[in-house]
Amino acid sequence: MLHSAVLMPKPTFFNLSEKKRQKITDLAISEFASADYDNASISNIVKQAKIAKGSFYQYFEDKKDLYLYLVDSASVQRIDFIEAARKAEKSKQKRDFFRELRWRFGISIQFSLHHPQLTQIINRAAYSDSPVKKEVFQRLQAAYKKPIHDLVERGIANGDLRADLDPDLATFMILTTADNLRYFIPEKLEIDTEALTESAEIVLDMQGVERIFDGLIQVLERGMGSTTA
Amino acid sequence: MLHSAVLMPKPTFFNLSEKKRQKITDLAISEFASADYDNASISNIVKQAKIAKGSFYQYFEDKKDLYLYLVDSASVQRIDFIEAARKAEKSKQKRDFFRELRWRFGISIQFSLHHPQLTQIINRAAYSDSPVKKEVFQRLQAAYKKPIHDLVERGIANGDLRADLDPDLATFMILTTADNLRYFIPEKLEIDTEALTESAEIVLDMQGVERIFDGLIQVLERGMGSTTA
DNA sequence: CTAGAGTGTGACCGACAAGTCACATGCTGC
DNA sequence: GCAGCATGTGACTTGTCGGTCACACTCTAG
Repeated sequence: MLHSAVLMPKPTFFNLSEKKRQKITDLAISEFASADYDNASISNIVKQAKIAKGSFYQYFEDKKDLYLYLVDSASVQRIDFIEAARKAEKSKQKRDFFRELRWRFGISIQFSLHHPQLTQIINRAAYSDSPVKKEVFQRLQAAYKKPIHDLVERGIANGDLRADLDPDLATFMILTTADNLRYFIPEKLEIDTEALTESAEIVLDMQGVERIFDGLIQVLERGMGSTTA
Repeated sequence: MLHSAVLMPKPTFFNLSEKKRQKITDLAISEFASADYDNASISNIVKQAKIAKGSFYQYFEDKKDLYLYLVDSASVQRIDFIEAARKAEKSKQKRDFFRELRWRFGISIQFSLHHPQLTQIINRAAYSDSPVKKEVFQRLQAAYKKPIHDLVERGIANGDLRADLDPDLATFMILTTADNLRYFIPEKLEIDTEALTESAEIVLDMQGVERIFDGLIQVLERGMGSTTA
């Protein structure tokens, strides 16, 4: 995803002062987080950013260019966030498959609480229509899927998971469930969905979330775990 | 969902000859199946149907009106399809929870193969942006969720499912997994996704599908099933 | 034959979008 | 001070949309 793509905008964009560039980026994120590709409006972004339409097109080739930049950048930030969290961990002890999985669920939630708009962009990218939907979907899908798939393979290899488990199927179930937790958690904990996508500061009933994770991991562990363990 | 809503269009629409009404409906379905709410174009529908723009607005209040009609009608057709399949069954013997679940997975696939456009509309309705997204999402969600939730409750009551299982969580996992099978199956069986949403006649590797169901049900059964059974 | 309700029509309107371009401004090296 | 390049500008073009409306047609009741 990242390697070749990360800086799609024109060089002029990166010549801008940090402040101006950040302002434009922030407003663009906000726009694409609150509306899907078609409804997000360049006109609106430039109005808010108080720059001329023409200037915008000095920075970006076109709407797609900006969009891909935002999706990539959101995706990279997510990966960095997870990396950072992993490095920040004290205990070096390895977790077994399901403890590791649980940890990842937790981190995902953390990211979406800290960066609701980036999360929104990523979520939209995968499902809402856009001229580049297919490509973006596959990129994101691969980026999300690979780590889990690897984890599953390792889990099978080291006996945490049943040997006869289909790794593709297991990966699918885990990813799908994790991804849709964003609908289930607010519903179960009776939280206003609107608020989650806007404010950066949400107090979540962490105990409630933990309980959901417990239930989830329990089902997955019984369902996929090796019986000898 | 159905009760009050099913016939949103104006009476004039139902005064139309069966043929004309069907033509308009079919073209509208096709339009809203191939584009999301915003990109679906009334202008395009009337052009294809060879009726005047003004005529369209004699039949429907506005774009939302048509859209809600289509979503409702797709939803009703899905329910009818399942009902019909159930009635067509010879054996009256009751299935246990997981056999019942498996049967429902199968029927869902059948419906999406027989009515790819209706399926597309329903899928879009739940996730893509529209002025009535929230309402539609909740309606559909409820319509899908309730039957499964009931099934789960019964499963727990009769001992097919663990007594300590959270019914909401179980329902969520089942629904989410079932819903996303539409991504997994084509990927796993290496089928062109495009084709699935267009043609009505697709030959699916049913053995492959059965194998996926087997794996899925196995995980769910071990994960949620009562250990005594 | 005619009055008038119901139906059909498509040019038209206002809104808004993405993207362009001729021109203005600022900035640097000479 | 000035040539010339990079950057900034916003009115403008082109396109599409949802929705309207003054008018035409049709068909039935009297």
